[in-house]
Amino acid sequence: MQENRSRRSNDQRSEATRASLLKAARKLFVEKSYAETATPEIVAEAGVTRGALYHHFVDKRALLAAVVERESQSVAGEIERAAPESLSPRDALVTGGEAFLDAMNSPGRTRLLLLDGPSVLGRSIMDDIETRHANRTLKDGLATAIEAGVLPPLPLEALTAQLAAMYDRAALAIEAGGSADDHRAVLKAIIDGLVSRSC
Amino acid sequence: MQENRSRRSNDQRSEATRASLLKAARKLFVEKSYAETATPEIVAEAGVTRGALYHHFVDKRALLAAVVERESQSVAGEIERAAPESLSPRDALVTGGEAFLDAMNSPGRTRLLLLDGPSVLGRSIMDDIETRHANRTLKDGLATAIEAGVLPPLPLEALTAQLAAMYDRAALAIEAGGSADDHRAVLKAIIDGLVSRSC
DNA sequence: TCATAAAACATACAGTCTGCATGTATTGGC
DNA sequence: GCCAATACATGCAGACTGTATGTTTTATGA
Repeated sequence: MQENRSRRSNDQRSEATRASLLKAARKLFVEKSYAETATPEIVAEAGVTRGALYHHFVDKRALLAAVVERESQSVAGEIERAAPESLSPRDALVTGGEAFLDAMNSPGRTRLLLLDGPSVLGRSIMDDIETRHANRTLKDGLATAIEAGVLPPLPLEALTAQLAAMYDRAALAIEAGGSADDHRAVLKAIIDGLVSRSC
Repeated sequence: MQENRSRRSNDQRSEATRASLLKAARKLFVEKSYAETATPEIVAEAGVTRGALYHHFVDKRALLAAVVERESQSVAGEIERAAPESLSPRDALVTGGEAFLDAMNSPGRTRLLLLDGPSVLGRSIMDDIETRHANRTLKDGLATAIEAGVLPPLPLEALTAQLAAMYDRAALAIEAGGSADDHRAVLKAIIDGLVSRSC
C-alpha cells in the first residue's frame, strides 16, 4: 500500500509536492494574508520541508505567483462556462460580469487576486497573469461588442482595464458587506449608459 | 545657533521627529515598497533611532497608516482646489476627475494609496481614510449631481466606490505607461453615458 | 544489473528584521 | 531646584528568509 509513495517517477513526485505546496500556501495566504504567512507554516501544512519549497520555487513570491496564476485561471474558466459564445455581445458582457462576481465570491479570491497579488507581485506581473486568463474573456467580449456596434469605438485596453477595475471593486465591496444589489445596479447602469451612447 | 535643538518644548520635539519619520518613511516606501523597507533604514534616513519610531508609532503598519493618511489628505486638497463649489455639478465631476489623475501623477502616490495601502492596511482601514479625504469630495459631487437630476438616482455608496475604482485603475495604468488620453476618453464616455441616461 | 549521474528533497547556518524591555536624557510642573 | 513625565536610545529575544551543503530517491547507459 505504500507502493504509491515508495515507487513513483520523478514527475509524479514533483507534481505531488508542488500541488501540496500550492494547496497549503493558498489556504494560509487566504486565512492570514501573504505577509503574515511564514514558509515554515506552509511546509508544515503541506507535509514537506523548506528544502522542497525552495527546490520548486525560487522564493516565496514565486509561490504566490503560482497560486495567483492558478486562481486567475479558475475564475476565467467559470466565466467562460457561464457566458458561452452563443450569447449576443451585450448579453455576453452582462452575463460574464455576473459570473465574475459569483466567481469572486469564492473565499479568498479577492485577497489573492485584488489585494496581495497586485501589492506583492506588482501591477505589471498581475496584468500579465490576468491577460492570460480572466481579463482576456472581458477584452474579447468588449472587442466583439465594439465591432458589432453595440459599444462605441473606445480604446480597448483602457476600456477593459477600467471596467475590470469596477468589477474588482464591486467584488471587494460586496465581500466587505456592501449591498450586492446596489453594486450590480450601478454596473448595469454604467454598461447601459455606454451601450445607449453607441446608438 | 544650536538653541533651536537644545531648547525646545516637548511638542516641538515630538512634532519634529514625527515629521522626520514620516518624510523618511514616505521616501523609502515609495522607492522600494513597504515590505522591502526596513525600520533601521527609515530611522537612519530620518536621523533618529528605532526607539523614537516605536515611541511615536505602535508598529510599522501604524507608520504606513500615518503616511497614507497624510497622502490622501494632500490629494483631497488638490482636488478641492481644482474643482470649487462654484462649478456646475457635471463640470465639478469632470474637473475633479482630471484633478485626481493629475494629483495621482505625483510619484509614489499610486503605490501608497492603491497598492501597499490596501494590501497592508486592508480595505476597511483604507475606506475609513479615503472617506475622510479624497473619496469624500467625489461622494459629495455625486450626491449633488443626483439631486440636481444630472445623474440618475443610483445607490450612492456603490456608485462612489466604483467610479473611484475606475479612476484608481486609470491612474495606475497611466503611471505604468498607458495612454493618458485613452483612459481619459473612456472615463469621459462612461460619465457621459450616465449623464445622458438621466434625461 | 550495477555504477554513476541527476533529480528531489532534508538539514544547518548566516544574516536580518521586528517588537519589546530596559536604560538614559530632556522637559514640565510645583 | 526637585520630582514626575515625556522623549528618546540601546540591547535583546524570537522568528524569518534564502542559501549552502548533505542525503535519499530515481534515471541512465554500459
